[in-house]
Formats: sequence, structure tokens, C-alpha cells
Amino acid sequence: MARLREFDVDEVMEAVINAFWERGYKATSLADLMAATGLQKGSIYKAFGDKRSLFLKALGAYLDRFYNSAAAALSASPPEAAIAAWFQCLSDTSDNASGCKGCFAVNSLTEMAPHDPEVAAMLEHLYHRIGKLLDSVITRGQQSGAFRQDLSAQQLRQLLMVIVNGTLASNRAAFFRDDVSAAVASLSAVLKD
Amino acid sequence: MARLREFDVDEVMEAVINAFWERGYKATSLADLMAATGLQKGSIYKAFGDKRSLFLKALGAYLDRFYNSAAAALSASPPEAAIAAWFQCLSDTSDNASGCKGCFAVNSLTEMAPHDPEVAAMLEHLYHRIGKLLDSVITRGQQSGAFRQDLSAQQLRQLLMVIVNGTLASNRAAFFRDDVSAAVASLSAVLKD
DNA sequence: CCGTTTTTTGACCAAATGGTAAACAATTTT
DNA sequence: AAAATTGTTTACCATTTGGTCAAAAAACGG
Repeated sequence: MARLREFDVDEVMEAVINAFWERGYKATSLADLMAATGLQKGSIYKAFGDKRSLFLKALGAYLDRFYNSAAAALSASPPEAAIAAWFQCLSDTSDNASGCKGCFAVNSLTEMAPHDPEVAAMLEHLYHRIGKLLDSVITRGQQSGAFRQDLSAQQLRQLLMVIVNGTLASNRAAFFRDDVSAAVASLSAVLKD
Repeated sequence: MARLREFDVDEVMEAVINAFWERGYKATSLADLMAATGLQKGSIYKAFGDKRSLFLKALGAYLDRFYNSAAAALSASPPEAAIAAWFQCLSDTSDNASGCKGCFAVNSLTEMAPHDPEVAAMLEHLYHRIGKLLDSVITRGQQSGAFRQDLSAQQLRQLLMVIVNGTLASNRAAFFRDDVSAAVASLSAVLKD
């Protein structure tokens, strides 16, 4: 029929995710994307549309992955181990050892959410889905007597989400490294009954 | 001697802070700054230097103010009230009711800290100073028996800093509004003995 | 081998970007 | 009133930006 693509879409998307993840939307120019992917402008536009579309696709792919790894970690048992596994997973991908990437979702939240309803909606959807996972884990933990019960499952979830965002935002700065891991280490004491 | 300034430096700096606070460094163009301040390019350059210098001055002014209001709030008594007052203060300035501004410091942390050592150093200095205030408040609270003692003052401070960053980052999204204030409301239960 | 279709390339473009410099205006000193 | 000095304005500049387009290149069916 016709000429076929010379690049692997998934590989290119991976490179695009990393580029936007590290520098943000505004600070990542098309020249940066060309360098990161090895593609020419035209190829990028033909395959993914304009810069904004490309960003939305990259963010969407990242959010899916973020949710899937959260679901995997939070399916561990018992609930304390599930929470610990999730924070370990968050640390593995956001830790500043790999150049203070933080979290693509939180980075995009602070950069774009107030001015970009579409990005805000994507993030809201993610947080909603993660919230459901957390509610289930927390409820299990409370029923088993492992987690404190003076706060409702909803309250604990709200607190946990804030702490998650806090660790991910803080991990953008190298100087926060030790404080963040110490804070995460203290989490079990805060959650337990 | 010579012609005198037609604008008030503090007023202009206030406008500049708000501009960078809302949109970040990269997304705030000189045209935006001209509109925000009512000044011409030349006047801005003469008074504050280039865009980057202007940003650093604005961030520095914001950080000073941030520290001062934290110090004021944290000087309240008893320690529980000091923490509550500080979070109230954080909410007052970062709350999404006023357009999801979040916190200029946290916004700059996620946008610039990994790539801009100078910004990172300014933020590190701020967090260090705030940490000292917090250590003192927490120690007082533990001595009075108001705060839990199974975690050290340092551990509680590390946890609190992460929570603070979490609330400030989360406040950039309108959809987080209720969750954040609920999480803050649960804080006293987490801290108390 | 030729036509069709799609991808890739590279040249091109208009607008926006940060930044500069010269002319102009205002204030004080002499 | 004039000189000196500083702030303001305006026009200008080079570069970067996101984006387009036509031509070349590759794949396949006939």
C-alpha cells in the first residue's frame, strides 16, 4: 500500500513523556522534542498533531501507567503493605536520584491545572479513580484493626492524597530527598491504630 | 539631580509577584509583565534588570513574606493553635477561591528547582528557616503533652513539611479544594498525643 | 516497472520572545 | 535659563517559537 513508519510509536511516546516530565509543557520546545525523539517536526505533527495534542496524549499515557502501578501496589495485602508498596512505587519513579523528575501528574497540576480545564479534568479523573482504590484499602485496614478509626476512611484518604502530592512535589528538589523519605517512613505510625 | 520614578517599586513588585505566581516563570512573557505593571519594557529593565533577575527578586520578596507570616502564625500559643494558625494563613493565600494560585514557592519548586540551582538554593534556605520555627513549635507541643511523642520532633516536622507542600500543590486545582480543607481539618487528630 | 499511497525531509513562514538603543521628558544644580 | 542626570518611550533587532507545505523517498499492488 504505502510507506511504513520508521519509528516505534511507543518508544517515541516514552521519550516525549520524559521530555515533558522533566521540563514541563511550556519549557519543552519542539526543538527539544525533536532532539528527544529523533524525529523531524513533520513526522511528529503527522503522527500526533500539534504540541498541545502531543502533550495531552503523553500525559494521558502517563496517567494510565500511574493508575495501573498504583492499582498493582495497592492490591497487596495486608493494607499496611499495600500503602507501603505504593509509596515505594512513587519513590521509585519520582525520586530525585534520577534528576528530580518528581511526578509528571503533579508537575502538570501546578503548571497547568489552573489555566487548562482539559488538563485539570484529566487529573481530576485520575485522582478520583485513585481515591476509590485508596478508600477500599483504607476501609480494609480499618476493618482489620490495623488502621486508626478516629478518622473516617474518607478523611484518611484525603489526608493520604495530600501527603502523596506533597512527597511528589517535594521530590522535585534534591535538598528534600532525606526529609521526604523520612516522612514516608513515619507514615505507618500515623495510620496505625 | 535627575528625573524621578513615576511608579512605586513596591506596587510594581507586587504585580510582578502575582504575575509569576499565577502563570509561572516560563509562561509569563515580558508582554504579560508590561500589562501587569503598566510599565514599558525599558522601565522594567532599568529598574530590575532582565526577566530572570526580576523573577529572582520577586521570588525573594515572596519568600521573605512567606517566612514572616509563618513566623507570625507559629508564634501563637498553644502549639496546636500555632499550627492551626499557620495552615489558616497558607489557605488564605493559596486557596483556589482566588484563582488557584497555590503557593509561589511550591510552584517555583516544581517548575524550576531541578534546573535552576539559584532558585533551588533560595527555596532550600526558606525551608531550612521554616524548619527551625517548626522544630521549636513541635518541641513545645511535645513537652506540654499536646503532641504525640512516638515520633521525634524532627520526624513530625518532616511529615508536616510534606503535608504543607501537599496542600499548597493541591490547591492549584479547584477540584481539590474540599479534599485539602478536609485533610487540614484532620491534622490535629494526627498530631495530638 | 509503474502508479498509488503514505512517510519523511527540509525549506519556509508569521508571530512571539527577550533584549537593546536612541530619542525624549522631567527634575535638580549651577 | 542651561547643563547634567536620570527615567520613560518608542522603534528596532536577532532569535526562537509553533506550525505548514511541497517535494522526495519508500513501500506495496498491479
